[in-house]
Amino acid sequence: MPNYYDLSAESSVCDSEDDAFSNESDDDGTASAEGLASDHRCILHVDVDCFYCQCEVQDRQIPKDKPFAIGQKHIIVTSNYAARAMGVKKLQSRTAAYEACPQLLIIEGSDLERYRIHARKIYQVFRAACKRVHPEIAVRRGSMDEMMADLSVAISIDGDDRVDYSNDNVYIYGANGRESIALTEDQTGVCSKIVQEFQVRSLGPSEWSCSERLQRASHIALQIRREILQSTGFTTTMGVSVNPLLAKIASGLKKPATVNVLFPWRSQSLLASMPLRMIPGVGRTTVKALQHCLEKNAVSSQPNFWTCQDLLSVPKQDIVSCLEQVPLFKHSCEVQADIILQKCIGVDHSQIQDDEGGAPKALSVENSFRRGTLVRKDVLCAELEELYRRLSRLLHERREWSHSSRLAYPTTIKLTLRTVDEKLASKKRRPFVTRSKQSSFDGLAFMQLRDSAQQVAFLKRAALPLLHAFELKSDVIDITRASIATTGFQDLSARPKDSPTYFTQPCQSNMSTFIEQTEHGKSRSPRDALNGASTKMSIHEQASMFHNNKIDPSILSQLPPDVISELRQVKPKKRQRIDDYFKRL
DNA sequence: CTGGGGTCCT
DNA sequence: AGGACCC
Repeated sequence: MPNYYDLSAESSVCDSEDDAFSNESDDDGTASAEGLASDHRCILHVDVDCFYCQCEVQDRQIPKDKPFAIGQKHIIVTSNYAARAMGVKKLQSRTAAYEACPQLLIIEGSDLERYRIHARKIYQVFRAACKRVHPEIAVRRGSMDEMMADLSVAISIDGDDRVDYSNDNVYIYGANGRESIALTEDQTGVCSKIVQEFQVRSLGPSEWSCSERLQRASHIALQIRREILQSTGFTTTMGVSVNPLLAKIASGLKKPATVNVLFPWRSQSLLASMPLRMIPGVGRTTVKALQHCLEKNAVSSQPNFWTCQDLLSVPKQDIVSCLEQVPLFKHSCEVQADIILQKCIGVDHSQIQDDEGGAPKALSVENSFRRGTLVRKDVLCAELEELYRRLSRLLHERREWSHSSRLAYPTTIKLTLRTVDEKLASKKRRPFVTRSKQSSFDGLAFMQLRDSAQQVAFLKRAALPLLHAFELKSDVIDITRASIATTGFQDLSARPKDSPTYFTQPCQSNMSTFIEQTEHGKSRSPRDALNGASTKMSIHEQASMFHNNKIDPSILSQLPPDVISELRQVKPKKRQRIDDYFKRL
């Protein structure tokens, strides 16, 4: 008998579904419970538990229960749970960490190469597992330790409902009935724990079907979690809900090695007390900008601690005018205000776009220096040598991502330097200025070099002109960070499938202006404009496409593979000519 | 306000 | 080329 949470109590609830939920009100920005259940999706969010630490456990012999941390420069970036229990924090200075935990073992983790290899394996296992459940599940890599999938297409299919939860920790938030059962496993064996979840109201019909779908999704999540563990040895935490925002919040509810199912109607109270800053997409700058209208309207519990509820009590027009101060939101502050407010009530319409395998769009290596330590150009050049070596290895490792490894080469290289700005040093909190120079890069030639010394020399020949372009005054330069990035990978420039981001790059910029025009003309959201454009291309747009010598995607996708490859090979040459054109100006 | 990355949007 | 965001 399946042993998740007690559904028997809900049979009585179903009787009353005709009028039990009639208290819907959309008046003052509060979403109705039925409204929250109206997103018919099932989104899965995956977090690898303290990822760097699990990597180190696999790569070296570390005693069980030994508190350890990963160090970069003079800080530690993460630590295992034994160390956290002793009070070791993320992004803490090494000294502070030792104070909290004198026996702490710190492992140097500045070179991320091994972590990236583990991350790739995990993602590829995750992706394959999802596609095996249903080939049309959209899967996307977030970062090295985060992944998402849209399980919606797989929900209606029959699955084994008799899932054995006994080896997994499953937490269900907002279940109907007054309680849900959480099964946990510790050294003494399997035990079950009752998690109190108050559900005053009974469920309406769409809530009911929502809970059925999320349940099914949680079964799939469990399967996938086990597969990741079996194939890679990594434990993960999963969040299951109706949209990416809530799925991500869900995965953070109970950490490590769990599946967290968050029903949308439970999210309201959760979000209300949540710091605004914790909403994905709301960063430091945004909170700063909103601070004015928050102070004016909200009853602040603590200074500089704002919750989603606080923002919801602010008139929308105030929010809009605050967001005008953020340069990035300047021309879209109404839309942005809506997006943030919607997030505060748990609504998020963003889609998960399949990433076609997840090959990185950019590869970069960087090194940082303490203020005042890197003041000479020749020292900088010496430091760059190390970056060439690391970038070279990364570029070759990336081929393991690529579906067509012959095209797994970049076409652009960029050098970025962060310097201390003396003028800003006194007043601003971030006295740094970041500048970059880029140029085209013959990645194909680079990838064909066999000898690693030649590879380094090749990168150097590409990077030094960029360094020269900075025209650094030789005496007083104070570099605090240097990075080299490569982008424009050819295996990413054409998509095999139909999607809104299907167009090749020059065409994409056409899309941008198209979106802007529709936005100014009408109050359509960018997403609407994008969808409208992708479903049917106007005659005008098709003509423009032909004129610019681009290939209609729907035609391209029907060509034989070898022809497609040839067509793709042609592109770099065209780009090269464009580059030359701009160089002459 | 730290580190070594990444994404997307002007 | 640069900024804001994410981990």
